Amino acid sequence: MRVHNAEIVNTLNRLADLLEIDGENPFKIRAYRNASRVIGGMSHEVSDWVDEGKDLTDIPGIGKSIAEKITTIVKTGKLPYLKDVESHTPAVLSKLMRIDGLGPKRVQLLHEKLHIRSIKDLKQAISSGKIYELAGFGEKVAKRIQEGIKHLTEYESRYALNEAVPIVQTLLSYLKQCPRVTEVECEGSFRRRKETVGDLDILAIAVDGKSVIDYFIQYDEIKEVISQGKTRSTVRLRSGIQVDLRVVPAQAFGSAQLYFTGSKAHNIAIRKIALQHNLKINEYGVFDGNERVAGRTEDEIYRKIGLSYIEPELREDRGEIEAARDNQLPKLITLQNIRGDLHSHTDATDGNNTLAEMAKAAASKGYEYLAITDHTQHLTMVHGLDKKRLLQQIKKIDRLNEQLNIVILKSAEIDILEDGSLDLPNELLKELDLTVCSVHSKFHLSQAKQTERILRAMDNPYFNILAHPTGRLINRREAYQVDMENVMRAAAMRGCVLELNAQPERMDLSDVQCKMAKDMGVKLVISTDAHEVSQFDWMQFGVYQGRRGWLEASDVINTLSLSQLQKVLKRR
DNA sequence: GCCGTTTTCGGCCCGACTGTTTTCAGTCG
Repeated sequence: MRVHNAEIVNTLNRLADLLEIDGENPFKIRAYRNASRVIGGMSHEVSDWVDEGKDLTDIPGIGKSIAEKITTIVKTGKLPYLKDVESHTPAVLSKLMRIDGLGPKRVQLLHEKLHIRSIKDLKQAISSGKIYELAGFGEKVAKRIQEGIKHLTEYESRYALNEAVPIVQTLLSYLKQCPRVTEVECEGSFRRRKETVGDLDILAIAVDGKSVIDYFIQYDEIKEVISQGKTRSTVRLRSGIQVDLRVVPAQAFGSAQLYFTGSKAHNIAIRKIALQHNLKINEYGVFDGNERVAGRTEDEIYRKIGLSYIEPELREDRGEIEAARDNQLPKLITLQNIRGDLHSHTDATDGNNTLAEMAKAAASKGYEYLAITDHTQHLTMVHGLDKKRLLQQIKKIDRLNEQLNIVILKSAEIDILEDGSLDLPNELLKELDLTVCSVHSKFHLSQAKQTERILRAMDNPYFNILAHPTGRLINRREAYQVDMENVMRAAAMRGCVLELNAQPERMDLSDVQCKMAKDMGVKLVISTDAHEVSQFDWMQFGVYQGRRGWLEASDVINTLSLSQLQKVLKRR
């Protein structure tokens, strides 16, 4: 039984929760959480490293003790130390920690004094009034816990980035109307362009914080005000999303941006570096003793501590700080670098617009080329193209190409069948400018079989692009089991390209996998998989994800001119 | 528990808001 990184991440996090409830040394707890985060951000399976006998303490944040525990987890699937902790602090208590308003201390008290071990117990303790017997538990706290329990089930999932965009836009335009606000921005994971955002962190510049907060809480989309002070406030919108507003003066804008953008791990890391320079960073600036020495811009702050400017998308403490120190940061890809889209559908299968409409829409974006990639026959439920219909489409494209100022590339999204063969014969594939190949069936094959299936498909000399390589749907479907490292190695050797699918619910590959591909020398393509003209706009989300994966224009083939692109697509 | 351009020991990011307190602990970001 192979132990995946996700399981190690979970185990270490649970352990940290329970130790925190136990009142253990906070720095020890941080060490576990930090190790968990580092492993979560790794592209390689730690279990492979253990099998290969590599030294896990080479991983930053992992020392002798945690390395031993991970090795135990990988080799036995269990961790006796965790069992040990659970014998006096039940595992379910870590669930209670997820309730808003409940931290380690209160959970500990609830468990010790009232023997509460579940949400049900907790509800009972509140309704019976027993909870008020505990020190520090008044009516407000009890109410907050009740609300917290409700929210736990109501708003569990995070929002896809594209869903957050209109919510942010409406809120920002409201805040901009506040006469005292001179600048307002959304920071946090939204600014880091994570594929999903949990809450919104809004930063406003104003001299008088209180008046801005007073204005903010009048916003008519607010469902409840959770907290409200002189410089910050937290509310929940009717949509369920939580919003934190922070107001700072203009001279602190950069430091507040930095602080509010995060990530938390990135902030901790740069504050540590500041300490090495005998400086202190907080949200109000960089301080040498009591003197503020920087703070107006982020750039100024990074330079003060010997780093070059780090783009928000990179701020995850996954090597960007070391790269900034060594002047080795990537020059990240931008939307302007994109010259075409290589994955789109028409009404010939499951798209909503005609071939001509799609082509014109792509041309109006300034693209040089667009690949039409309708589904193939195996996908019967969308009326996939057979040989005859594909040939008809090819002729149609020839005619259209004479009329339009964009080159339509002949292609198809070809099903990879269970045995690794492609859903159309090679004599037809050779008529195409490129192929986009994907797995649409048999998601539950074993990892070995799924990997073998894809490798076999790549053996076909007409195979160009592996579309949505893991098949995951955010919040809805797990990725199928596939050895991505193996797939990438094969792609690099064969000159195959991996897609970063920009559909907001796919975002497939992940940021970490993009970086892994780049590091392994695999070329990527960022494609929208548009099923109607408006979906070409999803390109921006793909670019964001690529930036989070450290991609530069040179890593992505649809930044190439048409003639350069055609060279890359010729595998033989 | 981790880590080292002061260090293998003694540090470990920093501040706002709330509630239940009589000066601060707990939680959150």
